[in-house]
Amino acid sequence: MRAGYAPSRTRPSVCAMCSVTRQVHVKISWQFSVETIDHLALISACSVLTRESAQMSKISQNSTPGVNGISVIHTQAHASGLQQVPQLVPASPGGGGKAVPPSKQSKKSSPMDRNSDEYRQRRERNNMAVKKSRLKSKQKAQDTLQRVNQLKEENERLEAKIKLLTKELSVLKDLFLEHAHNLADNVQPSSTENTTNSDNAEQ
Amino acid sequence: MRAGYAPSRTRPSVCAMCSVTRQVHVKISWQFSVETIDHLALISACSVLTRESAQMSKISQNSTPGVNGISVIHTQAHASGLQQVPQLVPASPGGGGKAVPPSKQSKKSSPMDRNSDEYRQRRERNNMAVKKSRLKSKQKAQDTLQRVNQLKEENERLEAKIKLLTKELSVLKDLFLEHAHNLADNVQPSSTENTTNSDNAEQ
DNA sequence: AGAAATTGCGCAATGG
DNA sequence: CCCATTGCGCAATTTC
Repeated sequence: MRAGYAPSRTRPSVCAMCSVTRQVHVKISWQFSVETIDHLALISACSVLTRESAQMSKISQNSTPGVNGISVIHTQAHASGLQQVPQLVPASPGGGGKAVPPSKQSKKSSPMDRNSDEYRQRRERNNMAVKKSRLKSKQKAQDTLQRVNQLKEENERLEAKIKLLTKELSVLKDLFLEHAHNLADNVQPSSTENTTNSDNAEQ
Repeated sequence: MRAGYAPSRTRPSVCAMCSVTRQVHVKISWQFSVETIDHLALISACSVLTRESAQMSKISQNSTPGVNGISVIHTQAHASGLQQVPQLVPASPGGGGKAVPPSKQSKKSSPMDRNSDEYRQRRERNNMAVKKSRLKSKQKAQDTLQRVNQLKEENERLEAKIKLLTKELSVLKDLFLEHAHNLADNVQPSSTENTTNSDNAEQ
């Protein structure tokens, strides 16, 4: 009870392969490439393939790049080593002419003294956020780079496999050809260790 | 005159395929996978494959990630729209206590007045450089992302191809099996439209 | 409304 | 010395 393999019409007399090769040998220029195989009578022996092969022909659909979740590491060391910068407080701590154009400086009431506790806190928090964000960004870039290498390796693997499979198919093709030749020579399978020269069968 | 295909020892009597299947049919559990094929007598018919197959087994070598040259587009629009920033010149244009530690301020002579023409020029140039550099960086990142998608598509293509090839090999395997069965049944190729039941041959 | 996240930008230190 | 790169802080915007 072999599973798949189209059990339809099992001629008890001749095996599928023999019949196929018999048909094919007529035109020796047997192209056994991926694209031709499903056009050969050979395939008719396995109806399943036909459909799958057709399906295979249109898989060029790619969406959802697949963003990978990145867990940013919080370097939450409270120790904020901030002491190098000259504290460049622009100017006018209180007076606030502030070159900024005619923007309404009424944010709550005052131009938000750059000394105000609240301001400093906001700044600090933003600084942290910025640092965090940048770290994350960097991480992401790195991951992407890694992904590239990963995919490149995968690609090479697949290509090697394809090469191998192709080679195997080629070998089988040759076997089939030879079989076809032989069947052509001994039209009737006589068991005698014959003498029919197989050399001139080339043509 | 077929080119390749190991011309060594062409037994004129039986074709390679038949002899192979004859050998193989003994153990019906014929694994025709990529890895087993080259261990089968089948392969002995084509000595070439053996070597190539072996080679194939060790292609896990990856170097030179292939950095792709990126031509940064110089957005050299001279128009530098710099006018929003409040020009926040830190403080003390000339005095300059400057919180910076005891760094010797003797760079040429003066603490490099932030007004000095030369200073401003340097700053401007640096700003340009920074902008350029960042643009470049962004470009690179984008390219990398693109490369990922590219590779992903390539991968899918290759996988589809592998699937197809595998399917084809599977079909051929079945054909071979059937052939083997038939050869087993009619031990002597009698052309009679036999009655030998091929069903109990399953085991 | 508001806090965090992102982004553009300039400064300074540093690498080449 | 110049340009390129990088870390950092500020402020405007965006996102949630």
